[in-house]
Amino acid sequence: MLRRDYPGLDCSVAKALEVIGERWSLLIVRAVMHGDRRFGEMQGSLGIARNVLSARLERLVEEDILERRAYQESPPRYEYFLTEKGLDLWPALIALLHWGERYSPGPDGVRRLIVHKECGGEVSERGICESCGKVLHARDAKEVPGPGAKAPVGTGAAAID
Amino acid sequence: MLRRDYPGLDCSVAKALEVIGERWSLLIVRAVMHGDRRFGEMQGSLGIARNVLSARLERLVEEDILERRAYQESPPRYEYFLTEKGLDLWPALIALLHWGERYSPGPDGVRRLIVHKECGGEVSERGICESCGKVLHARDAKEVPGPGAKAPVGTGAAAID
DNA sequence: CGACTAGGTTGCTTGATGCAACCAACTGTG
DNA sequence: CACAGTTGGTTGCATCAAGCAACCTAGTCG
Repeated sequence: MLRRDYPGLDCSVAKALEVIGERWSLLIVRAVMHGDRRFGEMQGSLGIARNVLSARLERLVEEDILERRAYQESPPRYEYFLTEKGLDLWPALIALLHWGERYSPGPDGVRRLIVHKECGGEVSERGICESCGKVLHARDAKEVPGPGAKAPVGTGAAAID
Repeated sequence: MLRRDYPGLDCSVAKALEVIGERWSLLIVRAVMHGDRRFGEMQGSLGIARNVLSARLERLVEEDILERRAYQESPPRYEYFLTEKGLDLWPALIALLHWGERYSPGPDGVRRLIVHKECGGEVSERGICESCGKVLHARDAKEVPGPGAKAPVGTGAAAID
């Protein structure tokens, strides 16, 4: 995006997009939810340019969507974790994921399945467990490979805390 | 965005963003849901550059998210309506709207309220009526001004059919 | 010592965006 | 009838962001 803001728009969707609407931003959030924590992991799994990844991570940390924690000093090395604000993007990501799955399906079916950790039920477009009916949040769900998966699904443990 | 696609990413969120992730795209969809149907209306309410709006509308029609219908001939004049595919973006928009409202609130509170047409109940982040508990879709809801609204809320009648 | 790893930064090229001007075909006004 | 206004664009140009490759730093491994 050229300018990332939408000046003059009195609209909450626009406000949200000013923060996570730039190219790659939402995919980075998704990658961290998916279990990627480190610069190199994200760069590899997304295929994003390194300078752009660097800029996006910096901004996402600034916006309090990600938190950067050192896991060693000298040389300083960092991992990125989702904050509550970042985790709250989960319903939007779930909705987009279902929309993408419905209208741009993989050739062999569902790429990834989001399931309720507790009961194993599938998570609906609305982030609700289709098995037990509970309204779920990011921490209640995990990712498992679907029939159309091409790449390994990673740790499945979201980088939450 | 530079290139609008995310080559090599086997991810439904990425597939969705290839279609509606470009700057302005989602805001155009939102404007049409909000009641804007014509080029000039959207240009005015969004403040988008005309050439960019032209390009986005063309692409959204191509992607079967909007439908262009002539409302007069000579000179040809068109209105844009949401298809089912476009209406299915409603849950994602609702989730983003709530996230934006929560983390970038207007100074005077909620800008717009989404309510269930049938019973007047507020619509939750998950697109569920908080009054009657029904799982709603785009056609079931309408927009009303909230306490923090600055601009008039338009017709409230979404450009659906 | 040299290679390798992790996490970047820097420079350059390319492409998308914002802006203003222009155009075409009517419509309304004096 | 002339002329301004409306609608829905298109075109050209300047600017800013994305993609790519090369480089850097500080440590570890063999």
